[in-house]
Amino acid sequence: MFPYPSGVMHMGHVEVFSIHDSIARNLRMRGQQVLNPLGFDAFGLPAENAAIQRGIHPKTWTYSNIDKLFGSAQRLGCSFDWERTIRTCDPSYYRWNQWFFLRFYERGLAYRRQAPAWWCPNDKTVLANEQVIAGRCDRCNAVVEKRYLTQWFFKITDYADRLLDDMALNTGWTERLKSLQSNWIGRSFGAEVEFEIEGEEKVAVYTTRPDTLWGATFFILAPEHPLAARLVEGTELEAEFAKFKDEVSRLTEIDRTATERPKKGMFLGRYAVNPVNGEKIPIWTADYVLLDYGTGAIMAVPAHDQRDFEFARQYDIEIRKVIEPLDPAAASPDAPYIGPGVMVNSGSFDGTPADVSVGVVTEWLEAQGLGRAAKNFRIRDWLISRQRYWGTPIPIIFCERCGEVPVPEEDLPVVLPEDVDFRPTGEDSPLASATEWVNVACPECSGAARRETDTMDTFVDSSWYFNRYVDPHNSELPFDPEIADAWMPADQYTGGIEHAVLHLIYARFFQKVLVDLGMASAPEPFPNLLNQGTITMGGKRMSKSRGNLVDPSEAFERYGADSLRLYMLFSGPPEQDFDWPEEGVRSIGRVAYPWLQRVWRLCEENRDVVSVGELHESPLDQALKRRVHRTIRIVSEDFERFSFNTAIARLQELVNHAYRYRAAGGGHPGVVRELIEALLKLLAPMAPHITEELWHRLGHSDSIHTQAWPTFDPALASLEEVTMVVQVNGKVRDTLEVPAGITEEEMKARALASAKVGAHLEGREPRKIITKPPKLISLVV
RNA sequence: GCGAGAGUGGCGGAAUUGGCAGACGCGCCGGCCUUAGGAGCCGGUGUCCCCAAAGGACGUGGGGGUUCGAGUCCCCCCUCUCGCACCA
Repeated sequence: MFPYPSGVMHMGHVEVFSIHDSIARNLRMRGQQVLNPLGFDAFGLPAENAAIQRGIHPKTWTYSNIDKLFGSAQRLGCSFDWERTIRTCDPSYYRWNQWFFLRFYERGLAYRRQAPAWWCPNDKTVLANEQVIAGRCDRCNAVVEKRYLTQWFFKITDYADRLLDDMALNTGWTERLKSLQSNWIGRSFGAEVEFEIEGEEKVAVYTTRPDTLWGATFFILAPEHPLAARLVEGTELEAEFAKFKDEVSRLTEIDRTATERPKKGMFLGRYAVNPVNGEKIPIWTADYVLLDYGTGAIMAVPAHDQRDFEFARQYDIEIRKVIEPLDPAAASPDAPYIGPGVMVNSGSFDGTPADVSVGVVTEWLEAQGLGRAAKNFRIRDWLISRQRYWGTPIPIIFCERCGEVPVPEEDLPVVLPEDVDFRPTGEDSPLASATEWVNVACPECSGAARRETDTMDTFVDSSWYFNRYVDPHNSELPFDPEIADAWMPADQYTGGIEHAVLHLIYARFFQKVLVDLGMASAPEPFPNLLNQGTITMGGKRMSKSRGNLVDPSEAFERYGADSLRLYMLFSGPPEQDFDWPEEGVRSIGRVAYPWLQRVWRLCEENRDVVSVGELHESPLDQALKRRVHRTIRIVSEDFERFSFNTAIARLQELVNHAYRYRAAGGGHPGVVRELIEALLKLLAPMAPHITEELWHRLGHSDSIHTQAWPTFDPALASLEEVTMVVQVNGKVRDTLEVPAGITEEEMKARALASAKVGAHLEGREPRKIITKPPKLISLVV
């Protein structure tokens, strides 16, 4: 587990820790070696914001929160490997972020360039694409702005294919999660086609529909495309274009991507040549063409593209049909035809059928030297620069003579200076004000130089921490690859769906780079991932900003950690959201706490029952014994699929039966003892404290948590008698208790002997009899 | 528009392969115990027909289908949640 230390523990932590700890404890009892540490994702913005509000240093705030969270985790009874704890804000950890940065830099995977970037005016820093949701800051919800800045990027796009294709290795991922990542990576296949522009270099366009090339009636450049400005330079259109470009740049992301907004554009006064037919087509610019997708230029085929169609209608540009729909009814004068079809009006390609047209045209383009097969991705390189203080310094030095110089490895870590005015300015990074720290000698020429003052996105910290867990105190390397190979990939990972296109995509990317660096062999870090649900309140996410975080302290005080854990686990499947009830903590006192008391009484009232040799087991005793074995079997299966709510239900049933057994006069010492010990062991992973206490009260001196998981006798775990259902024409007409080993003949005989069945047969002979021994027989008349 | 997930009693949820729908729990009803009960123990509790019982009919968002048998498989539709979305 790797929480952000935001303060005291809240219910979200309680849920995920309870799930995770129950899994870990169960696996240990099953004899597995379990590596299950707790570390802290300790860099990040909230520390600065809180520190600004309270006038204390982010470091003080962070370490104090880590202490609190550590304490709560212990109070909850989590069995973490406490000595493997890591904190990303420790120089001993973040030096390896810097070390990785240098490795990335050497391979061209870390680079600096000027590019439009999302700027959050509230947090006063740039953000990666993944951290902008529908035009708003993922963290604070402020509307983001676009700024042209020189920033550091990690080249995640180089890994886009592998990120997509290797998803097949993640067999323990939900469809939902895989779909989120696939959408985000957004691979499409098509072709790049070169268009000649008079007096200029050729410009390539990207299209997924090369079969519609003959229908291209105009050409569009993104307003920000450098060529667009050059084409109108010195013409009467120059002023109009400047105004248009300015208007487009003022649009927020939310406005620009609003599909219902009418498209705007203008003719740039020049022409391009369609390479497939030599036709001169006008060059336009339009706000719906984006600079950073494809080549920033498109061929517009209004007859077969929704956006081009709308634009052509608006500006009265020719719409030429080149695809004949397979279904004539699909053609409409008021809409473009987007689907596949037979090529028409396309010269010698006329008649090319839909299923091969794209391939045929692409091959022809390549043969003619006009274009080539191409693919495109939606995902962009990961912008990792942040203009904030509380993060890992980027290990780069700028020298007037040598330019951009990486900090030599032996000078790592570049320690974050503490005596800095860390308030964000909205201009330079706070670190720029740390004059002594900033001004350094160039590692190459020893001349005057300045350090990079931006810090790294904290998602860098969390992209490889699980590898550090295997070797947390290594001072030579981030981790020993051999040790990592012994443990990785993680057998079981737990995390929320909100990380689908954040942490989970960055960490996968990092892992693949580690493979390429020869430091890891597992291409995927967490092939099995449990997406635990969100704790909501009135259907709304719990969050600090909403002020609806529930502090578990009251639950600890009133009902204890075990009640709280059990309550969470019993509320439903782990992957499902859980709405915290209005009555709050009180419901723990109705659901979980009384049942634990019932367990306590059952154990205590039977504590002195000691087996005194072989006593005769009555049918009553045997029935209970069989139930114990069956419960062990089912609860074990429930644990394997993390179905804690049903595991608890089965234990509740067992306890109910034990009470009934006592009420019916049962009290066989051996049977009772077996029942209680099995019950405690099965419950131990979920309720570690009470089971330990009761275990000791039974007279054991060792810990219940070091006991082997109980095993069952298959013969005892199976039922002796089962309920046989008799159906007539598919409806249940009678149920009979029969021996589990009943033969089909016997089933038929018993079914036909039933008076109830006889009444429904009304004297008719069954036409057909289906038997599914021993549970079901179906008579058809 | 594209993609994914979901829809079961008053509530949380169960039903692993097509085989008694509603396990377990909450709530509610009744009983026992108690000076008392926001404690504990025992029992009942899908809806409807029926005085009741026996019995029966209906019932997993809606409509069709396959099957002896469908919450589960197939087709169509509705609703909700999430993601992507002028991505060429």
